[in-house]
Amino acid sequence: MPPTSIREVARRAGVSVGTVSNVLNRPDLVAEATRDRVRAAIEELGFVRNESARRLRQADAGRARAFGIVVEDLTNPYATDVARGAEMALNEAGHDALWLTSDHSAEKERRILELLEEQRAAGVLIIPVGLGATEIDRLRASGMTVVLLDHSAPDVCFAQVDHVAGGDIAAGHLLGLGRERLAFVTGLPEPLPCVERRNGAARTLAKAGGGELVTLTQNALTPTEGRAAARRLMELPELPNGVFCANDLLAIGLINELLRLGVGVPEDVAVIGYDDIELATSAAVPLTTIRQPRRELGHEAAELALAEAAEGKRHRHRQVVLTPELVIRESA
Amino acid sequence: MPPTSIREVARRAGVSVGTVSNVLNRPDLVAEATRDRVRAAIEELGFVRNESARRLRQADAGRARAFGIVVEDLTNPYATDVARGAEMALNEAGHDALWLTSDHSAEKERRILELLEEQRAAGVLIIPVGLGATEIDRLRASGMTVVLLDHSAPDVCFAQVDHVAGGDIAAGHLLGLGRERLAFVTGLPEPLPCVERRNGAARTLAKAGGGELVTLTQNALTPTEGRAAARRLMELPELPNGVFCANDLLAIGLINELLRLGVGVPEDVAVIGYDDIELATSAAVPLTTIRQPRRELGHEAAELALAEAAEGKRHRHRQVVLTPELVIRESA
DNA sequence: CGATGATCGTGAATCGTTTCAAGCTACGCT
DNA sequence: AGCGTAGCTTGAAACGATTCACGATCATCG
Repeated sequence: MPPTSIREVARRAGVSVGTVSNVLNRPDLVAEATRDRVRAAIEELGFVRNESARRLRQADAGRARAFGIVVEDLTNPYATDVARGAEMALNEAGHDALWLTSDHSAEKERRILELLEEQRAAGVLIIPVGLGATEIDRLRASGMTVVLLDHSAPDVCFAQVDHVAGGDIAAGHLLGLGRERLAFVTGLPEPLPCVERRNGAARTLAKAGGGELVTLTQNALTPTEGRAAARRLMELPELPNGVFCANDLLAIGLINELLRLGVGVPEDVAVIGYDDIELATSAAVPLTTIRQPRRELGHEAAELALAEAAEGKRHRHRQVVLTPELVIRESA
Repeated sequence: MPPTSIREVARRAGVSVGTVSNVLNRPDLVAEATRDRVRAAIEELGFVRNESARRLRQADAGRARAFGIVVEDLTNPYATDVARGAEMALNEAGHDALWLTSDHSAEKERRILELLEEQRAAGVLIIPVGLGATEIDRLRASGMTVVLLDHSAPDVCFAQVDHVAGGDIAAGHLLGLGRERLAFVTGLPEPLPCVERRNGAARTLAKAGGGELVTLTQNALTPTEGRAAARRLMELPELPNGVFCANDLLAIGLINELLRLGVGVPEDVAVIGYDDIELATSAAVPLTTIRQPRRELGHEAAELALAEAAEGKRHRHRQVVLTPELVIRESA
């Protein structure tokens, strides 16, 4: 049994299809009695408007109201917080949000964007994996709004946090604590922002006349890998007295393992994380970290997208760069 | 500039629209030279097939290949893991997954389902908030597959974990450790599964002739609220010696705060969580917990959905109930 | 009484794609 | 030459909703 069409509703209610459509879209144009009759028919038949047909007809105004939010990994609290912020802003403006995972795969990213494109979504907020200028142009050509999260590029709107500054602040704080043998812990696949954090930290360390920034690269940015990093740390010829982790999850795992191994945090090793996820407060040693304004980031990105969608071709691309902030707790 | 249509491609390539369509859908029917010419035209014009029109034409076969995954809160690692499992299974079968948040709101849930319905999605896997039999019927009537996650209902496919058994196991383990003054910590809005866990635990405690199961209800199921629960615990007339938390996040916060307050875990208070999230291993005191087969749950649900979608009206609803498992670490 | 407007409804055209019966070529066979 | 066939291509119908110019009806007013 195929879904009911507007025609059957019209027949049932004894009116024309145009009238049914009016009841659906401009009820004030229809006399009350007719309206009720049509509504009753809709109810009885369980009619649901076929969005495909609707959108087909109105090529431009009919653009879907949903935006896609594409992130690499929906299992990562940082990503979900950003997405959440974006979704809230979109909802407020009466739009819906679809979340999609690119899974760190350029191939899957391509496929997902194609899906959004085919569905004629209003736009996409994306933490890009393989997305280049060509693809962005193609998306635009088909009328979609594109906003980059956490990455920059020419001729696009984007919202990002200044990660170099973040790395800078983190290293500066450790140095201020008198820690000079610093290590940086990161994980693969290493997102660009993590590289930038490292660069910021390395720069600051060099400027202060410090030694080399030892880098430990783990297999992922997870607590389990943080523990592994702690063990690798112990095997170093000389134990660093300050560690900067590319994210909080790594830091939490690292701290817990250090404590198990009898190393004092922050006495022996000061540890600073990045992100300020909710868990940071509730860690064994409350985590000193660099707060990323995640929700705001998502929020700003959504505003950019809405503006771009509304302004049409008059639009001029804008960029928002938010500054991270040091949150001092106990681990450093 | 409106997106290019198949007609313009046809004109550019000097063929008929039917041929372009054939290149798109049954390339083997088209002579190689023509095919190349059409493909070149597609490339040059940046043509993207209008999915709305495509689906409009083929009312049944044209059902979208995407499934919706609707959860209450995408910020919760349990939910994202389940969704992840489902997505992987769907992807393997060549389908896409859209994640959507109902935000614990029946109203938003309704809206989201409407969106999926209008887009003629293939189906939906959902942790229901306000979804009742009526709505399920309506979704079905419009051809969608519905599978419930973590909830049961008559006449629907669902996949769930036996939470009563989980509560049972948790309480049994604590009792076996000689702990008899038990507390249960949960949070609002309290999902049904948490209620079931509590019931299982209460039943087991009663059966063992134990006292009352003290229940602390916090404002959320988060680590921060876990810490608050720890403080409330200390104010009780008599400190429980065994605590069962409705999820791991609560347990992690609770343990960290207890340690800060000088209470030994597990010596003074044994703590058991629920979920076995990744962080459980890396907690300050590695967490004893009830493992939920989250990925499997999602996976099974996806299989059910795919089966239902494939079998059509011959389909008979099936249920999958997975059993949780005790994971003993150090906190209890 | 006829003209004027206001209020409601109608029905055909339209959107972009797929499908399919029918047409066209070129080729091989008798 | 005449015919059949295989291989390609065509063009129009169809999907379901929206839109808009046009009719129909009826009350009001000079």
